[in-house]
Amino acid sequence: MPQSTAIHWFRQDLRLADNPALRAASQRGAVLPAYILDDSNAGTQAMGAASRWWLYNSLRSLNESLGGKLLLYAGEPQDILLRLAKRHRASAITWNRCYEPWRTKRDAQIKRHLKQSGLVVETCNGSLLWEPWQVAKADGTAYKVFTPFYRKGCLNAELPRKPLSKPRAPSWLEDERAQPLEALNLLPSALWHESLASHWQAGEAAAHRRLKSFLKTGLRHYKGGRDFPAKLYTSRLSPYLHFGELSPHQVWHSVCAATAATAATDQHTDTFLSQLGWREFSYSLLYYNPDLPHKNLQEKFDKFPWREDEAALLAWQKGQTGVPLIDAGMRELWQTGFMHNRLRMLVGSFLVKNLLLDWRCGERWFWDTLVDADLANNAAGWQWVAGSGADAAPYFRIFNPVTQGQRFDPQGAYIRHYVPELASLPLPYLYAPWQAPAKVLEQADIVLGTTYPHPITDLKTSRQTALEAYKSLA
DNA sequence: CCTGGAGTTGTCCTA
DNA sequence: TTAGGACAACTCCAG
Repeated sequence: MPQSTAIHWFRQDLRLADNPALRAASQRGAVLPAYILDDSNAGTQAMGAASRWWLYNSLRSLNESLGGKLLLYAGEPQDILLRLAKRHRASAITWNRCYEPWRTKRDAQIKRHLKQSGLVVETCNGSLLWEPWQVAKADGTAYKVFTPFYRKGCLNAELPRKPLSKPRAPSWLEDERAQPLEALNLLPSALWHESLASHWQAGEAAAHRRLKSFLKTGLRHYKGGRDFPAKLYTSRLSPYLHFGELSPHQVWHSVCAATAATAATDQHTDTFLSQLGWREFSYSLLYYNPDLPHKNLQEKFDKFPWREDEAALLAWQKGQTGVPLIDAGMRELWQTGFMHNRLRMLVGSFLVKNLLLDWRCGERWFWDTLVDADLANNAAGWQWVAGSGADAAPYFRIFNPVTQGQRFDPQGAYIRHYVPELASLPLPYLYAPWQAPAKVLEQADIVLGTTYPHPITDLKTSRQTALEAYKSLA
């Protein structure tokens, strides 16, 4: 049988195992494995700096597992794919679907165009457990509340497919027009990416190591332990899921398998799987509300009296608000490209409710600095925090970073780690140094306003102001 | 169409 | 010290 040639277009599926579109390509014959950096179609939603750092390393890793045969390009995918197909007489192109509105629009057009040129186009589901259009209420409309979405819509639907194995010994073809990785210009400033590199390893192999480690040490503490930022009980799989170095199917089934070996039903497992459900929910929200990243889901929020305050925003970004737990979270983000989930809620609540800054300011900063920056999750998360989402936090739920510190960082280990200038401040004051007696500050070598900032807002009065602002919307 | 129960993650005040 | 209620009302969802 004559072998034909297919292009597999890698996008958010930077893995070989459990990759339905890659398998489809390899079943047709020889494969041209291509990645295309497309900044122009992304517009304002082009990848942030931390994402680009991750992508650089992930592509390098993928290239290694392809024996150096990954084909890299930058530019307009439609032109690049068409020319590539012509040069190599490829008969088919495969890819796994993406769900960002700019990508679905672009991909639909590319698909039409390639088909008109006589190519077979095969698209697959490589990154969601359930397609957004398959999870709907009985009347066909989309869910707007998480719990019924997950319990009825997802758990009652077909079980996620079992992961596929790697394609067996495919032959990867080369292309003389492909560019070296360095030409994609992905790396941010050296100083910053060295800091990220000391915390993360990108790539498929590293993703599986992380998953294994979570199954071994995190999962059995997950339900309660995930709330304590000083503990390592969260999965930290989000960047791998975002870039598709790991599929949610692989995570889902390995978590279920690990649980089946120990107990029939397990609260830790259920809680963790529901977090995968939140990822699905965010994608559903984005799919049915393409404006989610920039438009309030609840229209009444369009007249919310957000403040403009560059200085406050800068202090928040740099972890210099004078509120230790908030600063710890923001510095974790800056140093590691990641932030513990509870801290994301807390710094979000602080930005939006205590500082009264527009949630989109926070969204933009997260977009640029998180290695797991994901359009759907980021937008849905910020709208949830701001209260402007469909299924959002009630407006009167305003986190108190002092109370939250006492509850979830009871030893102060997380704060001491990321705010070392407060490390010798004894416990009750560590959460609120402005309340410490002069003598205590002196003994800890702290001069407020010099070695550590005064708080940029009064928690109590700013809370009152926020309550009034939110009430004014009703 | 009507109805009732429910909705990820809190905080503060009062008795 | 601690437990319970207020904080609002609205929309979603399923029977």
